[in-house]
Amino acid sequence: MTPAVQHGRLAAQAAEVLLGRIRAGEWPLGHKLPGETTLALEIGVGRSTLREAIRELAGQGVLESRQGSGVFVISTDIAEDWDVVLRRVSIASVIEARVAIEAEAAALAAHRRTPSDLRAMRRALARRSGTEHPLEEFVDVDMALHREVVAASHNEVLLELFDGFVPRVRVAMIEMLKLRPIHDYDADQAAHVALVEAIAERNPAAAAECSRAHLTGVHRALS
Amino acid sequence: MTPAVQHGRLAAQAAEVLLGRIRAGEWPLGHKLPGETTLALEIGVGRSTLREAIRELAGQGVLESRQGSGVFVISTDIAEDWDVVLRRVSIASVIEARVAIEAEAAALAAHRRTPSDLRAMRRALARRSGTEHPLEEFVDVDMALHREVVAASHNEVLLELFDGFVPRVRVAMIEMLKLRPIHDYDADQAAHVALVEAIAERNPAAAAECSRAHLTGVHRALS
DNA sequence: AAACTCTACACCTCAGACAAGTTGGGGTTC
DNA sequence: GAACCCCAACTTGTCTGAGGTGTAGAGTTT
Repeated sequence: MTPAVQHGRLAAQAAEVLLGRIRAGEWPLGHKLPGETTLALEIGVGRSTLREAIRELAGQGVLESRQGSGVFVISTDIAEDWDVVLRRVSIASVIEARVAIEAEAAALAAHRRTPSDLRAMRRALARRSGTEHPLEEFVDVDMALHREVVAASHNEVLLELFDGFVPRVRVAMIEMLKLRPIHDYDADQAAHVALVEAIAERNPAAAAECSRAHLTGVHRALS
Repeated sequence: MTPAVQHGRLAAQAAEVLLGRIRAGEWPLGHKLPGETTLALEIGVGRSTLREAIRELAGQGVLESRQGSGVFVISTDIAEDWDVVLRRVSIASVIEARVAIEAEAAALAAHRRTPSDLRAMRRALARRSGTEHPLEEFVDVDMALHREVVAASHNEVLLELFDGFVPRVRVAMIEMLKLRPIHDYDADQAAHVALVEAIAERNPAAAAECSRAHLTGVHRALS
């Protein structure tokens, strides 16, 4: 266990070893770690290096060191980062969550969109219609349009969730389009126009349906 | 500015100074900091101390050091925690996001629920029907039932999102029920039974509608 | 102009020394 | 015997100097 494969900084490796042993329950919440000199000898690094590892975990909120007293465990695990969660799960799960967020956001946007929101969405739509985009840029302008829709819902939580999904979805979309380019570009663009129009006409049901239909297609393509 | 009041560890002070100067825009996103020796001399601490300060900020995701190249700014500010975001926004936004998540999860659950999922949901339903619960406990068993529904969707992202909402929603629900207790308890329980039954009968549309209707009621009560 | 080599400089690690703070035991006093 | 004080041992905090390792750009060659 902990094969100690040497990749990269020693201090980072030491931090990983420590975190592993903490997670394994060797030092429970609130308990004190052995002294720096002891631990350094045990792990096989210099004291300064071990101290840097401790500082790194302190920065992550796992450890706290008190001068003269010791180093203590103040949190058993790192608040798992969204990026980490999203990298771990399947892209299908992410798209399903996206459907949930965006369909609801589209419906809310149909209620709440301001003229300014509408202008922003139509601007993004126009940028998306340009056919000369290289692949990555196309994905970016597409995501930008979807973001404008969520922003028009005027719900900060939904927007925050959407932004959390963007990096993962972006990579997956680019991969997918490399293998299988959009065969009917006009229909794809028309679906987006329909979505924006439904929001413009203040038709929540239609907006949600447009969003759901489009993303279900993406879901199928990615699975 | 930055009066350098000496309270506590020097490394922590150095980290604060660095973060302050990063936030002030002295070194923009992606830029390189001056060398360790230069910075240590400038701030007035030893090299090891400065290195520990850098490690601390690296643990917080602000800096990244690359051997042979330098130390770089990779994030202007500390990743804002979900708890912080949710505390800041209105409860209405959170409930709207909850509608999005739970309605979709209910529909997926109607497709994917296993017999074991169903047993768990019915167990939670039975616990919820007990009328002798004190207020906080009632909210907890209610949330537990809702969680079982989301879990039955077998979508890790949706479940993770739901769990993120729980603390904020729990507090708000308790506050709300203190002021305005449920006047028709039987109807409330019946709505939950209907939701579980729709999932049991593999009826996605009905399940989503039950969930949406119930949560919209909560939304109204809380706003 | 492109490819290669090499050097200066960056961060990385270690060891040792001393400073500053905490803890607990032993002695003293009441 | 109980409360108090003092100090010694141990902890983390800081600094310095020495080498190691990796990167990037200048200079050279082709």
